[in-house]
Amino acid sequence: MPITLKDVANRAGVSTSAVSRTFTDGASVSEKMRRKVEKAAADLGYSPNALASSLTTGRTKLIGLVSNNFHNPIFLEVFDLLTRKLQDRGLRPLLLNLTGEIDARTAVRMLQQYSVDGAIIASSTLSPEFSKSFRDAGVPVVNSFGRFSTSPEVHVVGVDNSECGRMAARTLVERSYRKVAFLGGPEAATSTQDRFRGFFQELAKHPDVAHSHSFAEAYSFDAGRAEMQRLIAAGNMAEAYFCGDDVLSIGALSAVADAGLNVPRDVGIIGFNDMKMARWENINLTTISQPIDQILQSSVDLMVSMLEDPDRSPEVRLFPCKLVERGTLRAAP
Amino acid sequence: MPITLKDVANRAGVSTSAVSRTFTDGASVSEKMRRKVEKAAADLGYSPNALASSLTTGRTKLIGLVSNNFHNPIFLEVFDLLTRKLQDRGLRPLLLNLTGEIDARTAVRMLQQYSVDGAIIASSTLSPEFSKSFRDAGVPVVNSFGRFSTSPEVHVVGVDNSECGRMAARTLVERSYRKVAFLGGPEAATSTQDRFRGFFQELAKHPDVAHSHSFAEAYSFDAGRAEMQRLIAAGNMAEAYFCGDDVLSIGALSAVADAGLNVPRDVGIIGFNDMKMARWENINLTTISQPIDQILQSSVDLMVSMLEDPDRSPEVRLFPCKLVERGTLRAAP
DNA sequence: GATTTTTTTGCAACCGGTTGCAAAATTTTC
DNA sequence: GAAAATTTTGCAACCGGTTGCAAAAAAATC
Repeated sequence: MPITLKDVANRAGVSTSAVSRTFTDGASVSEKMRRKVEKAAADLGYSPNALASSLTTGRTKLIGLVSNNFHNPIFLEVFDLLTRKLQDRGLRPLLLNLTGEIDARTAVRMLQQYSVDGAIIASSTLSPEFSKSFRDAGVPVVNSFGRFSTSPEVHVVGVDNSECGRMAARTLVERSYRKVAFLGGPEAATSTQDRFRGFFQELAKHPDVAHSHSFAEAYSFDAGRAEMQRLIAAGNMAEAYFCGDDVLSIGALSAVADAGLNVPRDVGIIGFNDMKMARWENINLTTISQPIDQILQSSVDLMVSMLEDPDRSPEVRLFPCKLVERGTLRAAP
Repeated sequence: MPITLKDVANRAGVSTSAVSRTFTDGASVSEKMRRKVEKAAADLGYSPNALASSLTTGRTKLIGLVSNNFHNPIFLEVFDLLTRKLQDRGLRPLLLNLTGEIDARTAVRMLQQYSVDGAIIASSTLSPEFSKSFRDAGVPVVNSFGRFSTSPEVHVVGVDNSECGRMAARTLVERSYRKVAFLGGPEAATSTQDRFRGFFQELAKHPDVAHSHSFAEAYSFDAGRAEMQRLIAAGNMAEAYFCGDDVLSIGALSAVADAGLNVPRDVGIIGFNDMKMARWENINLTTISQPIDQILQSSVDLMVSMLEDPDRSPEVRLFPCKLVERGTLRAAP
């Protein structure tokens, strides 16, 4: 049913090679031929079959977009930006939802069957091993928001989460909080571990600051709220909390409000991510932002350059996170 | 580099057809042959190239997932559910982000180049004409959350938005609000138009209830807040507002709170969608929910049955919306 | 205008599979 | 155990393109 190369060739009275070449840039075709073919193609409404051509060129322009983060609102932004940036480069995102237990091997196969040119793994919770199985399968991979290492095995683009943890600690200390706590997301997430480490590294420099920590069960409003309720009920509250994520923070804030406590007077909260909601006037969360747009732009750029040179050695690109001052932390003295 | 059918055939010492057949269910292969081939395939780590086979079978198992709604948190849920449901059926979602001005023709071509087996258009704002261009191009299409018509040209799965509008009006009237208003999203969205129509249809039955309407510039917190601020500043407020969407409602709520008004005492708000956030204790929004999971399940089912029978005549599947009682409307008398 | 150089074009093989058909192998029937 | 019926297998063409190579056409050179 759909129009093929051959149909166009017939109508234009030329060989299929000629048609193929007019649709391949850089190929040798005379102006006259090009016009003839284009006319025929337009008449017929032909558009080349990308999949068929991939068979010989070895390029599908399909990029696997893999994530397990379909619950965090920040990822709506990630998907929006990532898909658009890929589209702008003529690449097509093939989505792979890792929610549920899909192991790395299966995931790799699911993408390999479709001969993706590469994969962008957008997740701050998947382990580096996951990305490695893609690389081992020969699939160029960029891990966005992932954990980096100093001798990277795959490209990693994101922020230095332990530096973010340090930044949070520094901020709280500067505001003269003397009893602080870490309220993290699930302990298994690499991002949580790293921020945890950074946070307490920094605090180690301030022996006068008391500290404690706990972990919520998920990166969600409910989990943040539940954990904060537990903390409140247990008594012995900290003066300020560094939460693993904005959604968690907002849950915590709601528990705090319910307990009749005032933010920032009675308790301070600092979040992470600076998602859209953090800016909402009725939330107004002080938080640490990561430059999502830059991270994704860089991820896509890196992917494109890997398509050109598959042997490019793995690179780590870190962007600075920054404090976004709003209303949930008391001012610096 | 990757293992091909031929490699497996060589290693197993059989023809390529034999290998192909062991990987095609329903094909005729003896047990002995199957074992031999499977052994060789396992040794080599072979997995068939879905794209190559699509060339002869005419099936890619690729489903275009097209949307322009990358800003509404409800769509994170939509993407999560939709991608998982597709994956469960062995289908792969190819994402097409319509944000920015991509016209229908281009969109169709972008998917046609990849020979998608079908397209799910998940949007409540795209016009029915958009879906039609897919159908006209011979691409099976399901429009989820779309506007339906009694003589549908494409499959539509969703809710009856004008009934939702009526439900909102009935609810407000029952609660003895006597001066109500519609605070819609962008007027161009079909869903807004339909809810608008239903809302005022119902109100027409109650001449004693005063009404008015206005439209926010987008389906966003900021737009809802700005519009409500405008309304407050203009004076002459309604007693209750039906907002086009939960995000809009939350924006409106924040403006109301800033103005020192109490909800639901001074003003009532009823939203639409029942997104996760509406349930949050610090928002606690009374709203109308649409059964997203059912809608998407039905969309995928419909898509699957269309792949089996492309000539299936277009169908409309509507699910009831329902009132979710929370704290932003006063109780029934 | 003939010769050489350069560009354009078509042929045919190939990419990684599938499938109709007929030959080969196996099973069933008598 | 031979003949007939059935199943399994391989051959070769095909899906919709691309591309190396050589022939044909056009352009440049003398």
